[in-house]
Amino acid sequence: MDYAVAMTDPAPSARLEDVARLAGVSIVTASRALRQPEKVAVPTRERIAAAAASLGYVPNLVAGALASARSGVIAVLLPTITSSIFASTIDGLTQKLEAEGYAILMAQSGYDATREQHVLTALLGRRPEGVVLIGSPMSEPSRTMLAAASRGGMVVIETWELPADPIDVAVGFDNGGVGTAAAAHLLGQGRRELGFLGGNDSRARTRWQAFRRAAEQAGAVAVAGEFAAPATMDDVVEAHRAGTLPPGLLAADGIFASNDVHAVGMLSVLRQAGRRVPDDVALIGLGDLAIGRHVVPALTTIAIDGYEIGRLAACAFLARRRGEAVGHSDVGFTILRRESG
Amino acid sequence: MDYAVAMTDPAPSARLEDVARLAGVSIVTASRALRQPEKVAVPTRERIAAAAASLGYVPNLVAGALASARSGVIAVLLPTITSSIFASTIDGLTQKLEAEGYAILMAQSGYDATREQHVLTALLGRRPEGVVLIGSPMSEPSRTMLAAASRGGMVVIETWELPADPIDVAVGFDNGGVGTAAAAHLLGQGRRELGFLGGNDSRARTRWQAFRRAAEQAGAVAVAGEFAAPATMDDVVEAHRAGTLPPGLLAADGIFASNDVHAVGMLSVLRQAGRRVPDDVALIGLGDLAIGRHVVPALTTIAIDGYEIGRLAACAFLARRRGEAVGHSDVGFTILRRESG
DNA sequence: GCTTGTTATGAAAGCGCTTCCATTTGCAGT
DNA sequence: ACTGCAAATGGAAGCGCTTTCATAACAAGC
Repeated sequence: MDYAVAMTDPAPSARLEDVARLAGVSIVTASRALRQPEKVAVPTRERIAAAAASLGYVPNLVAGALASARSGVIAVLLPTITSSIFASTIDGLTQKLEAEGYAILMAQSGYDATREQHVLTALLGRRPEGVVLIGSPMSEPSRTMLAAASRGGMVVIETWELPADPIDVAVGFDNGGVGTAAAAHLLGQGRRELGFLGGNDSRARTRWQAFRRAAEQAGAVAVAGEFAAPATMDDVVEAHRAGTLPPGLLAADGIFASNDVHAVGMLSVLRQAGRRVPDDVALIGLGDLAIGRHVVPALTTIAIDGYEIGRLAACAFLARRRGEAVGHSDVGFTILRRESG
Repeated sequence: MDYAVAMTDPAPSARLEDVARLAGVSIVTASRALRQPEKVAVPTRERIAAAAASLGYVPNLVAGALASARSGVIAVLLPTITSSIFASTIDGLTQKLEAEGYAILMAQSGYDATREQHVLTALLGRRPEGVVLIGSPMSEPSRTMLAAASRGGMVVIETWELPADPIDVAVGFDNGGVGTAAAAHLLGQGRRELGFLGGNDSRARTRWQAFRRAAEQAGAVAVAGEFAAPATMDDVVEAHRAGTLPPGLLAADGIFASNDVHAVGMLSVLRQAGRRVPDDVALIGLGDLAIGRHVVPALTTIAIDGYEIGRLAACAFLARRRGEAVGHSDVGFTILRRESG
């Protein structure tokens, strides 16, 4: 009977009050001993520590967050977790913030504006101290919510992009510059029929526009193959099989895939189509993913330091918390010439 | 002056009380209107909705969590986010749980037992309703904490593994079976000198032991190349360059890399070493990552449905919440024979 | 010896919600 | 007309902490 009760009715975990009682002190003192030990006399402190340990006390951070109005949480909103291109950014972010005692709340928008809005509401309800976005909000309502939250003291960080009118702080690079550089690289090899392959998110669009402009100014042709993001390697192959890739793309002699994942998929397509890389067509990717170094031919790519973006975002957040003013950071990019073009 | 104050002193966001006052109802009614609208008269409900909208009210879920003792949070503890092999599991988990209003708290252990413990304490302090682990806890203290939390009503889910003594529920597959199957596959092709490449986590060790046993029973030789996890594609190449790969591995005629990422790295190494795949040596990976389909030769692999693991974990969690008993789930595995062996 | 300061501790008041238990109202049933 | 019951609403308590302010004890300074 008692046993059955124990199974159904979970034992409540120890509270600060239990620790305090066991140590023979008040709740406040127990709280202090755990958060600012230097303010508590050594013997008292040790008694409290012993009591906490013996009870297996785990502080209820939810209650703490409510009382102190500091949640200790950072929200990360990313298009999709499956796209490994953002993983290093999250990694850079966590390394720094975890050490400071922050927890990461993660959500995916799935490149969908409506879903982004839902997910964002859920995140903001948790009262994070900061929100890190990959890119900018996709819809006006989202932007409005974020702006309001920012006014309310939350730190809003847009990454992988340097918007003309950022909500708060931004850490990224010049996506237009990337498009121009890719075109210049290809044109510099004498390629004249340029193709572009990318998602339909705003960053990819910015790259495409700059890419096309650069091509046209040089009197070269430029065609775009756009995807409903997220597009995997297989999606590119699938699109080819289904005949939905723009024909100009397969005829191009220079292709910029604005994500290494797309580039590797395109490599497979070109191989199937019997086009030699880089002899018949040059291929350049974006992101410098590990995979690009292991395919044959090794992928020329525009390297973006995703880890650094995350690290800088964390620094910016921390600086803001300390009340410092924070501007934008541009992590830049580098063309890594390898075998594919 | 006022301006300066406005900049420093953030405007507090609207509370339920503000909404209630504006709508001319009590706090309780406002709360109900938002959470169980059917219990509130239509006109009242609409007035409250209008008030909430006009104030840009975002419910404080932290306060809600404290009051209701339901945090609406699921914690995910994974070795590293950079290893894309787990991304699909998180994806499967989120798709289901996000729809139910749960948020995902994410943390990395970095394959380090001490760090795991720290991170776990931070997670449990947030009083998640469930914890999803990739694998099992790495240390006894971690296991103890989880067991206590489980007794306290939290749902603990171990994944990618089917431990003999699970803490609570487990969703995974038979890692030993995978090792045996890989060996059988290689032996079936007449390969006699088998090599194994994997991390030093418990799952990889289980695979290695079964792999070796199967090899030895068939009278074949088996050597292991172990890595301090996490190992990237580049780490494998680097190990080769540094000469720290066991020599037997390069001489093997059949290699099982217990992660596609390692397998692709090994493919590069074998290419550099002038060994032809699959003629001189067969190579088989694990995980069926997209990349395996795009390298040349295409990678034979043991496919694990990571997404399904995540989905089943979410289902198990939900079932537990409803008070149902939940056993273990085995998602199994399939050998996908492609070109590499 | 009295103020002044410093150190160590505690009491009380919330944080913004939800839960539990009234209370009020309207209307069917007899 | 009176009870009984459901539907709609509100009052009060409290979730487990932190914060602010008060108190106690004791050393130092004139």
